[in-house]
Amino acid sequence: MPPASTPPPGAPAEIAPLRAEVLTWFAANARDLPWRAPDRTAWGVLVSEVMLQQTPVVRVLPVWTAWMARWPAPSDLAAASTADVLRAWDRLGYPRRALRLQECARAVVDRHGGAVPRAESALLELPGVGAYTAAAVVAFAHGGRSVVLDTNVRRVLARALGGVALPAPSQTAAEVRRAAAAVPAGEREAAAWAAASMELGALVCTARSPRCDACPIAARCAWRAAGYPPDAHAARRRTQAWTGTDRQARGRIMALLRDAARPVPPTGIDAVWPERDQLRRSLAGLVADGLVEELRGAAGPSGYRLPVSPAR
DNA sequence: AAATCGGGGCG
DNA sequence: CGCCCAGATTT
Repeated sequence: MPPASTPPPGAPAEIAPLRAEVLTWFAANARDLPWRAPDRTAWGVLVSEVMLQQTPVVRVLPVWTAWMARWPAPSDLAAASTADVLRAWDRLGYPRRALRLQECARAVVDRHGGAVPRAESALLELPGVGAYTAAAVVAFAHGGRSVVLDTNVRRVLARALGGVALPAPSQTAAEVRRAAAAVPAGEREAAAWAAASMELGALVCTARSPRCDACPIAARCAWRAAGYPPDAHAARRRTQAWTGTDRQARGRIMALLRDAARPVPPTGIDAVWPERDQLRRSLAGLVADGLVEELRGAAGPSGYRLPVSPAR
């Protein structure tokens, strides 16, 4: 096992100048995001990463700001009412992330004394933290070396190194190896590369209409050199259905309960969705997920509300 | 490996 | 109206 300062084996020789161009570009073009500010905390970075899982930056910004003002430390979120947490999550989507974030706060308090761990292995043990988020926290919260491979970096590497329009629908082992080989040896440089390569994907090397005229590595881009061949996986990508799905029904119910000041009776739930069987299935799913609390009366459910107390 | 899980904004 | 967004978890 080589020390962390040893360059990864198999790094192509052309990666170094490419990285240098991206890092220079980043120094002049990085967005001024609050979770990157000098006064950021490791917990604030972790919170931002969870919120940013499948949710665009512009929608996370106001929620993150209010969230961190209200619950600045893991211990604050751990002690909060889950109903308050779900309301503050608002419409970021995938509200189970909010539950896991609160569970994560408790785990940080219980296992790590309230300090976000530095070890990637410890981060991976936290609820709601997967490979990407663990690597991101290592790099962005602690300035450490990790392989940060999100949708942006995947696309940048697929184009610049792979010569294809878009990466495969799901991440491949070869992709991870290529990304690992591109990470600089030093901790500081690796963290900077993670931020810079992500930012390039977010601002220039975008999925829709890449701004190749503004790209610092256009001259080194394999996709450009190949004449911008179209996406080979295009036919196999299918958009996730939304209208009429359980997910939409769940969203309706959550929106109703977020706005309700008191428990909503079953008839109130019925009013938000036309098909009763689907509604009941969706509601049962929310209860099973811990996102909704069912109040029992003498003759069945009497009402529904967001969980008041932490479900410990 | 595939399915599930929100919601909104933009071309 | 399709597509995409700093993915994780479960099956």
